[in-house]
Amino acid sequence: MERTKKGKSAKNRIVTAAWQLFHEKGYNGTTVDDIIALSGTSKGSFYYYFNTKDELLNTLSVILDDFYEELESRMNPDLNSFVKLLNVNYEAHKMIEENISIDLIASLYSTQLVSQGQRNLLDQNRTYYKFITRIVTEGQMRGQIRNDMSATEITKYFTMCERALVSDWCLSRGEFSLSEYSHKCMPVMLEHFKA
Amino acid sequence: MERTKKGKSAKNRIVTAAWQLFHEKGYNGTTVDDIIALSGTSKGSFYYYFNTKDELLNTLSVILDDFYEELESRMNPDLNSFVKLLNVNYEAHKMIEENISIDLIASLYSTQLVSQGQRNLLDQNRTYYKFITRIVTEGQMRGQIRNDMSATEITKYFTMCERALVSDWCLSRGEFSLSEYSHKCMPVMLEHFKA
Amino acid sequence: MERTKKGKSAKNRIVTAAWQLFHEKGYNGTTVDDIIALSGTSKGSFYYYFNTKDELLNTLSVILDDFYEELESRMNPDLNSFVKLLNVNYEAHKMIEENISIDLIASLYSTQLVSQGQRNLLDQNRTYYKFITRIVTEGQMRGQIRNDMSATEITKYFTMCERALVSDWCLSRGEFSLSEYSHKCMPVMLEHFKA
Amino acid sequence: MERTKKGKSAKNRIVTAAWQLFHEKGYNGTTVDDIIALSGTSKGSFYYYFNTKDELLNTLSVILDDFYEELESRMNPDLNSFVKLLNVNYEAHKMIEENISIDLIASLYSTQLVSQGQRNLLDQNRTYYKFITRIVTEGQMRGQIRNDMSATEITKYFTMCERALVSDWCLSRGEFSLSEYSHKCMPVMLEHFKA
DNA sequence: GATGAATGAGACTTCATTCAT
DNA sequence: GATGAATGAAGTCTCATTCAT
Repeated sequence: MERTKKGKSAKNRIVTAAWQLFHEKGYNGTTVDDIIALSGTSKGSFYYYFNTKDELLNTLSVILDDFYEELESRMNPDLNSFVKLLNVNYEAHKMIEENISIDLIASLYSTQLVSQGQRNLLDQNRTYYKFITRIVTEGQMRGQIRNDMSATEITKYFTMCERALVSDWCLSRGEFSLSEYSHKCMPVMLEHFKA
Repeated sequence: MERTKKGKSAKNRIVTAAWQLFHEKGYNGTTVDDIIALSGTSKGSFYYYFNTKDELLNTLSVILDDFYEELESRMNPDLNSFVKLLNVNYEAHKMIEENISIDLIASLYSTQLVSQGQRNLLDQNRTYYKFITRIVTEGQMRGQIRNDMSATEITKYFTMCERALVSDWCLSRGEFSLSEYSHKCMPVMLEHFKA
Repeated sequence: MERTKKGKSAKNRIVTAAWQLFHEKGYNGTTVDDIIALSGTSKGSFYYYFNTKDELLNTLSVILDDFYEELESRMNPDLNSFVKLLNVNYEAHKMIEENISIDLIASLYSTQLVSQGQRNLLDQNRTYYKFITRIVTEGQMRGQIRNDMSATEITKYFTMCERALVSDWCLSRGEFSLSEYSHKCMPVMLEHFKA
Repeated sequence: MERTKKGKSAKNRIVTAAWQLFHEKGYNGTTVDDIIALSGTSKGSFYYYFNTKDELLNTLSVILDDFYEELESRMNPDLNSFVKLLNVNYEAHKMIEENISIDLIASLYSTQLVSQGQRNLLDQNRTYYKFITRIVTEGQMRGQIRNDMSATEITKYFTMCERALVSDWCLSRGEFSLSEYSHKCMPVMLEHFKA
């Protein structure tokens, strides 16, 4: 019992400290030493819980997935599925814009592009992918989304579009509003799939 | 002018050596020491011409722009402008797929996302951007591309789509063919702009 | 204590390698890369143990202090204290002349003059200073050394004289014998303190 | 004619700028680039007039020699020669302490210890050496300074003592007053030579 | 599970100095 | 005499990561 509690608190302390520092100093600006100093743990513990520093960044997808879970629960199920997709995109990008530092997202994308490990951004098992696939399937059954491509394919396309928008937002260093630009572009990008 | 010969040869030797090594060992696998050893120059010279190793990667856009210049010259000017855009995309992505290592493109994107310096990927003065804008403008005048958005906006959108495809190709580590996937997706992504 | 073996061996390997190289190629002729290559360690380790290359040079005082310790043990305690001082000087300068390269001593003095760090040459806690002070105090008690200045002051003066001789020996690039010249000058310089 | 004038002004501008910067930022803190920037000359010119940066530092001895020349002219010739020596020492060290940054003197000594070039500090042709030798010779003839050592030897000894004091002052980073300490020590160091 | 000393790798800096024009 | 682009040589820094205890 005490092992679990202690273990949890150690890992938790690391994650909490890390995210606090990431927000303050950015991902690359935060060193593992900073993290263990603030969390009151040690190098050894850090690498006991995480194989690499990058892995910490991956916990970002957990945060995002929590958001999607919450979003699904408060969404009107009867809404047109195509509109749902646009809504989901808008809400998510608004959240990212408002709550997550652009530097962190940029670091996440940058890291995933060159890392050897798993690439969460494309992990099909994420709540995110399942959520989008559900909407697409539903839309196809309801006749609100085109049927001539598989739900999986459409989901892949949709998520690529979202990554494109986020990626360009990062590249431009936030010179434009992510949610506004998504609001304008997504309908264009998805036009083809409207039934 | 009189110093061009020498100056060029020093900087050129570095760039040439760098790209040779990048192809052999990848970007991260190539050290600055490797580059100066192969080019027969020195750290001093390297950092005299480039502020960081990343800056070398930016010379990739020069290579690409050379390609676009050549592509434009061999393109049939009478082709439908919308089709031209699709062609340009296909040819470029085929070239990237065939001639440039995926690791290099991934490194370029990764670096540009977090670097402090200029971000060539978005530099509107590149031959690439001018070339695309020219086609779009021409298409609008010919009535082959929609008129309700400015040529600049459409170009921005087009290039974002291309980046999206390349980026996802990198993220998936080349599990699919970039040119094939682009061939399939671009018409969908651009559908809205066909007049 | 349990880590002593390993820790010592790493730092020790560096120090040993460094001094071997210093003797072979001189201080300035020895690069940090040479040192880590010979010691089989790394830049990281080097700068983990020493803040700068200069700091290594400071370990010379350890060597000297070892000598003084040994010298004290083999000295006849009943000898007149004033003579003792002259003896210590002569023996030390003979040892320096015979065993330590003039280039190393010159580098040590040169470095200490402009370095920001601690200046071992003047560190009052060195065995050397304590040893000299002991002789002076003893001499004062025995009535062999004048009493009208504190032992500390006399020690300071004595050591300055020694530094002067070594320094001039270095400046003249060993054109004269350090021990011979000291043998001639020290009695003159210390004359005032003979009781 | 214009060549001479221009040449002189170029070299002069370099020297003036250098010393201004040496006082502001210290010798090591001043780069050749700084000097040519302030003097409005060029790298090429700098190395046309000076073989190395160190050579600039040597111009310090010119400044000192000017001082000694001036000092000799305002000294009472009838003064006891032994006292003269003490006076010269005191006046010189007071001047150094008041007008020349300790960092510069330290750099001069440091550089001379390891430089390959000429070592002005020991250059017997300097006004300084000649001046001191003159006083010693005069004192020996007058019976005020001992005769059992050559004037050259005594001069060498005297100058070593002065260097010792300056050197220790630099090593201690000016923790004591150079002129005060010299005032106290020189009589002791020279005691032997008083006739 | 926890620790932190030690390591490895390589980027980057700094400047004095050289040399072709 | 003058210029400054180019060079060479090392020193230094930064960190993520490993491993023996």
